[in-house]
Amino acid sequence: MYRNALTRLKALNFVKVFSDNLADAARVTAVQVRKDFSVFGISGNRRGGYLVDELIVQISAILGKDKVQKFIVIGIGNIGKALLHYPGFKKNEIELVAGFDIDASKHSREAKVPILPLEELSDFVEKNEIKLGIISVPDFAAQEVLEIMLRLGIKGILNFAPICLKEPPDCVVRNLNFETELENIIYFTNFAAQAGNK
Amino acid sequence: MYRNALTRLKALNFVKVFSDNLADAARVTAVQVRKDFSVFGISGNRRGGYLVDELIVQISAILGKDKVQKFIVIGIGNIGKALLHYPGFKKNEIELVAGFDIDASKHSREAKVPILPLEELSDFVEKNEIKLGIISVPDFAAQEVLEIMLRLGIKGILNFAPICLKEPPDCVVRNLNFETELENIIYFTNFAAQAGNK
DNA sequence: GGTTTATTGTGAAAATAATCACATTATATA
DNA sequence: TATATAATGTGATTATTTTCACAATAAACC
Repeated sequence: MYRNALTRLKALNFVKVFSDNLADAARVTAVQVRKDFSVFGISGNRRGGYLVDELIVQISAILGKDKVQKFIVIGIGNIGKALLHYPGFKKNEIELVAGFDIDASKHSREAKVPILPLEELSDFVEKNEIKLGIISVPDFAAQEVLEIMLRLGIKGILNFAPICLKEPPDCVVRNLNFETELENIIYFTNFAAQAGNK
Repeated sequence: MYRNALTRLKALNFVKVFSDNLADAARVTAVQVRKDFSVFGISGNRRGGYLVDELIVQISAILGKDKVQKFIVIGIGNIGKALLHYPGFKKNEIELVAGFDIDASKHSREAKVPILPLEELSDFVEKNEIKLGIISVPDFAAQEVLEIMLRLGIKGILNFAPICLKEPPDCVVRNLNFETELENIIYFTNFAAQAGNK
């Protein structure tokens, strides 16, 4: 989030930035920003804040921006499709290199990002040394897809299927569930807000 | 997440469930489950665990499932479109009732979920008493859209624009950023995992 | 060049969250 | 009916996270 804010500030020709600015941009406190930076050994200048360019470089390194990070997408439904067309990834060194689906009507080998049959997953992952993937299949298929991906040596997965996948050893799995997100909004809007909490 | 797991278990004809089961399903500990429940005054039976049906009712109440929760979607790009077609909401008492976009080519008044020009937002929100919304516009438009929504009395917002919106008083805003999610995976896969942490 | 000022960086303190340990109790069993 | 067992529920403890308080210091100003 800091990096995101920083690129935005850079576009506005900012040269220096203070923890206070980043705090605003990332909805945290200024001390939080500095503590976070100190964890990664990032330091600024006592009175001059931080140099935007330098900060971007340092945070980029932490986030693996030194090379393009290739993801595959399993399941080309609504979400899978939207992700493949999402414009924000390319400029951030994230590339969705292929989609996979069991439904033949969705295959298109010639598309800019090809959509391939699931049978080719294994070969593709091996040839292209894919380590990262996105699961966007229906809930009932998610666990099986996860296991296939693990067998192929995938090391990091973002799961959009509305089921909480268990994190296996040797692989990072992060679950993202739209319903849960909306329910969170609903809860805090209808109830917690009334009670005066945040 | 508990509710999600519970409906799944109910479909499998489970009548009782133990904190241990829910812990597995939600990737937390059994004590965590019980502590969470105790916050909301949900109690089970000291040897028989919890009754699935009862639990679903109780958690549903917390999540506002007693009535359909109506959302509008501002910005019908990749994500907006995907959300409108997302099948999981209806059965969970969440309804996306309309989309809005400035681009006339996207309007379609007759669609199952109509997509309307932004000029009609104000009327629509008032007539239909909308309190919840989703922002899925490009980053540069997000802040303005937020302010429009606030003026119309929207009380809860899920923001997909890749910019961290500041939470105003009287309105819950939750930011969801796909890039950040993927960067999280990248970080924990490439670096933290190596270092042996989790 | 000296003084003021604004900012960083960080130990210490406070707040929050997770885990432990175990008393309690409903069910199953003999 | 008595006993053993397997679960919940929670106070106490531990761990983690956030905030506070302030020393250190670089820049700005006189």
